[in-house]
Parts: sequence; structure tokens; C-alpha cells
Amino acid sequence: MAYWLFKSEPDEYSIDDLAAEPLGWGRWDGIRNYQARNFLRDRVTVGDGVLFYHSSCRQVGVAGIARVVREGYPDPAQFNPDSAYFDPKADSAAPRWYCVDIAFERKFQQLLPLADLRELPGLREMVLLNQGRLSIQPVTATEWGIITELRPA
DNA sequence: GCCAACGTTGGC
DNA sequence: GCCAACGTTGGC
Repeated sequence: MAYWLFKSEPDEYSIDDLAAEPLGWGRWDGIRNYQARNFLRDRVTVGDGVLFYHSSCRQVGVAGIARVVREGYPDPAQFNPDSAYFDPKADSAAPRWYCVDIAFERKFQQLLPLADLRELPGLREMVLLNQGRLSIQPVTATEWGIITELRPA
């Protein structure tokens, strides 16, 4: 079992949107970066913990926690010409892009701001603080512990 | 809106 | 395979 940080622009899809999913889970699709794709396809597994991160918005930071409920499968959006995530080069015999499904676990009572994470010595090696642009990134058990203890349920 | 970091594309 | 040009991400 592993831990991850998933980034989303809350205007597009926020932790509240995930919490409001009628079936209790949401598809994490639209990832169009190979490094992130490789994690989704090869490494993310059912039961993994997810830090739900809000990016490109007024308050950037970790908004809450989700859980992986379905491991990587081909992202249907790549084959849908009506989707913003359509990829004309995608081939159904060898899908290029993958997605996973995640379920809402809890929303932090207060978002944990990126600026606060930067202040914590235990998080200096965190991928978020060193490779800011990666949208799916691994989180160590230690980092997960520090962050979740800062925002206990 | 600016800008740094970094990923992708395409010519050679 | 290299590298310049270009596009995107994302914090501030």
C-alpha cells in the first residue's frame, strides 16, 4: 500500500465535487503527462491513500483525503472526440493514457496551505516542494503521517 | 499577469 | 540524438 498526491484545479474538480459523487467515487481522468501516466498505469493500486491537492486557485494546498478504489485502466476520454481530453493519436489497441477511480474519505476542516508545508522540516524532500508541476506524485508514509496528523479528523 | 521550470515537438 | 523553439503548469 502506497500514498500519493493528486492535483486538481478546484474550478474543474474539487474535493467537494468528489464528496458529492452520487456513486461515492470519481474517475481521475485527463492526465496527459507521461510521468504521471506511468504512476497511474503501473504503481497506483487499490487501497492506496491520496492527498487531494487544490492547485491554481486562491488557496492552494491539501484539501483532504481520498482512497484508490480501482487501479489503472485506459482513460476513455482519449477516444472521445467530444472530450477536451481527446487524443487523436491514441490507439485502442495500445492505449496511451490511463486513469484510476478514487473514493472520498474526508475533507480537512481547514485546507492545509502549500506555504505551511514548505515550513515543515520533515517535508523538505516532498516531491510537491521540489517538482511542483507533476500532477500525480508519490508521497512517503512519513510525509503522509505528518500531513494527516496536522489535520486530524 | 508575470515568470520560472519543465515537458514536448520537430528540424537537422 | 541534439537542441532550439514553443507550450503548459502553477505559484505568486
